[in-house]
Amino acid sequence: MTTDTKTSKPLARTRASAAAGASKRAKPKAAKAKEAISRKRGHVRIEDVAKVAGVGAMTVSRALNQPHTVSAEKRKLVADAIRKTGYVPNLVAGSLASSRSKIIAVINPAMRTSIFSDMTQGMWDVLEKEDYQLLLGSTDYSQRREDKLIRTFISRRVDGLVLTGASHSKSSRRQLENNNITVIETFDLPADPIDMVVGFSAFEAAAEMARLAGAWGYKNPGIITAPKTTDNRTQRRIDGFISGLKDVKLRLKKKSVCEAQALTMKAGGAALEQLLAADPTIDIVLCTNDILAVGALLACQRNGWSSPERVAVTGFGDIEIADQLSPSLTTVRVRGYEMGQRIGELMLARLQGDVAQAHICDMGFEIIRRQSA
Amino acid sequence: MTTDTKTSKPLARTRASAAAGASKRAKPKAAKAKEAISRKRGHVRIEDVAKVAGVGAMTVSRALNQPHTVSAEKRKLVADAIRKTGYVPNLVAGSLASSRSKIIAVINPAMRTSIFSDMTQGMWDVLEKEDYQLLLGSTDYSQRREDKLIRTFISRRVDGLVLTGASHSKSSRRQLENNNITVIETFDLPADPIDMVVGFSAFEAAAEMARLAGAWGYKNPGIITAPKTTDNRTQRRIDGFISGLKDVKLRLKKKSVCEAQALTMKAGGAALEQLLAADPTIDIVLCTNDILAVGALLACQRNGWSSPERVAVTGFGDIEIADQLSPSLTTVRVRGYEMGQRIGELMLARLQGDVAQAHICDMGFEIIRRQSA
DNA sequence: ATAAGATGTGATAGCGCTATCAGCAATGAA
DNA sequence: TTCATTGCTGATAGCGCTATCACATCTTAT
Repeated sequence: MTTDTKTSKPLARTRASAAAGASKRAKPKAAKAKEAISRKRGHVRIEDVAKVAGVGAMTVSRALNQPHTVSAEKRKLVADAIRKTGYVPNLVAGSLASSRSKIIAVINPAMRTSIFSDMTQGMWDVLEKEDYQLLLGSTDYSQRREDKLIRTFISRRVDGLVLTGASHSKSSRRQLENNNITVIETFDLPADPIDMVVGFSAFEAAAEMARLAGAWGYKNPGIITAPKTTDNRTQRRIDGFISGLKDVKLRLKKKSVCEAQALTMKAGGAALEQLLAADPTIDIVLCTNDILAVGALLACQRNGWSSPERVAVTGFGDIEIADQLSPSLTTVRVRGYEMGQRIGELMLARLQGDVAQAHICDMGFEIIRRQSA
Repeated sequence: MTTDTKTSKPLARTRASAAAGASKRAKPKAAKAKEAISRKRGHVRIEDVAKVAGVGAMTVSRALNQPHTVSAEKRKLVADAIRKTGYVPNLVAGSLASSRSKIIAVINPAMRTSIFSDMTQGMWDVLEKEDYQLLLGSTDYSQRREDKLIRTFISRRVDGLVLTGASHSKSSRRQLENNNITVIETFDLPADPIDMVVGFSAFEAAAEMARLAGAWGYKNPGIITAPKTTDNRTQRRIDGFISGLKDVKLRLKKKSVCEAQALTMKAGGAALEQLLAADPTIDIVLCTNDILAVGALLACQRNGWSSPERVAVTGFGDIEIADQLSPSLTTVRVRGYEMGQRIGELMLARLQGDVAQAHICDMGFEIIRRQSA
């Protein structure tokens, strides 16, 4: 695998080219030779199956991919031959010939965030039924990596691509458009979508939560934000909070906004402590994320602060633990699994030729009021 | 896409076969025609780049895949031509020709379990650097689905396959062995591995936890188990608990073992309540899983039971929240992310020809004693 | 100086499959 | 009964790339 090109040690698989040169015109002999070769290479090919079944290669191909176009009789012959030979189709060759890969690529900022894995599972559950597979990529919130992944996935000729978030580079957009790849953007409602969208308005959700904070009688809000990454997902939630607070005439002090050091419970707890140290009169803390909010609540427990009495906390996402904690977490529910399902359905519809699909799907959100606020 | 085979409406991409028939022998004309065709089909091919660069197709291929074998001069010509033409390599064709896909398939029981996404992320972070991608599959703990996925992934000619757990069907094993696919089993230490293994002994970990329960002075243990799925991952932990308890002469009553309804916090809490209702003298509950344990602890909180005083709880996995709860959770740490990394490294080493790799890698475990026991 | 090797390059021949089309039989309409 | 239609089948010709080999240039060792 290194630089030596003329090693005498044969590679694991070498092409049967020595023989091929000689048998250029010798069809009758070549037939037998070929069979031996195919066995040597370790893969039964569609033609081998065809020969055993006594039909043409195309009939085997059809029997596998469009059974209804093949007579029941031949179908059975093929099925038997496949069993006999242990044939395993080569989907790479099939993809090349048909320009359809039956692969959908998913690019997420991170794999370990529950909402993203919920979404991925939702997609999987829908797409798996039609024998599509998922090719995964994670950007760690880096635009550069997203661009690179998009290029790679185009190279792999994926049939569809699911992108998280609304901001993508110009060059990526152009390449996607040039390459006939179905794209679904998710987790947001971009103003200028590439193609289809399945998401919700993070701004609206955050604004609504903030307005409710006012309606519930809180007077002195604080905000805990996730680390500001290159994308602006978090920013949109912050903007929503600020806008909502304004709507209900709540003043947000500058020092009452704290950016957590990391997207972890620990960091959320630390942020809360910092916030309250700076201004003990804060009575509600809006978090851009459930992880941070849970961390904040757990920090309250450890510090003996009751919630919502001492300080109320709200989250964003409604992760599993939100309703198990005491106090349970008031938060915004965005249904990741269902979003994934919807993505899968739209993707399938489009790939199966249904162009008349709705392009924008707003999955909405839901404010879940529990004990913490 | 349905049954009609002779629609006059052309498909999105039709082959230039009408032209091809005529130009069978007309090479000089064909050259120009081909260029027009390639543009029509919407994909620049390697040959187009070669023409623009004034080199052979192989040189372009080499410049991309083994740059050091091409002179700096030609390398530059190629780079310019690629820029000029906007060439995007077709990895499907490349895979077919080279029988290497640079795709690793991962089959997990579920995508939403944090330990599995940790592992996947770990693999990704290592493999991404060498331009490998991950193809994902989830079995929902079904052997049948695993078999089907393995077959599909072999069809896709993945270079490597990562399987969770130790029990796989005979036919799958055979197919994997016949198809020259590198396999890594993970999350366990199978007695009879297919190929490489990266895991830990769930039995030993559970046994050790149980022995410690005895050492810490608990007298009347209970167990909460995950729903028993078709595989025996959970069973191995239960067996470990039982064996460990025996080692320290603790008697486990039959009715003190409770199988949770689901792998959720809620179900874990319910199981704890059930267990204590049946036998209020239980003083420690060993859970096969952190999710259940956290659920149990949160149920304690809600019921006003102090832990470990009223009842101690231990988990398995050390998920993020374990050290944030009050009381923090005593549990077994198994480092999923690091396991993923190790898997990635072994996979790369093997695929790059290093056969002398260690085949079995025991990642071990660690008992983390915190407040809950 | 010369043989033997190393290096760089391009032509050729597939990789294993499917799109397309032409042929043939069976069916239906006129 | 005849011509058009439909249904099924197989031969052919790629899909776009890379493995291999042959050849021409350079090096290096003798």
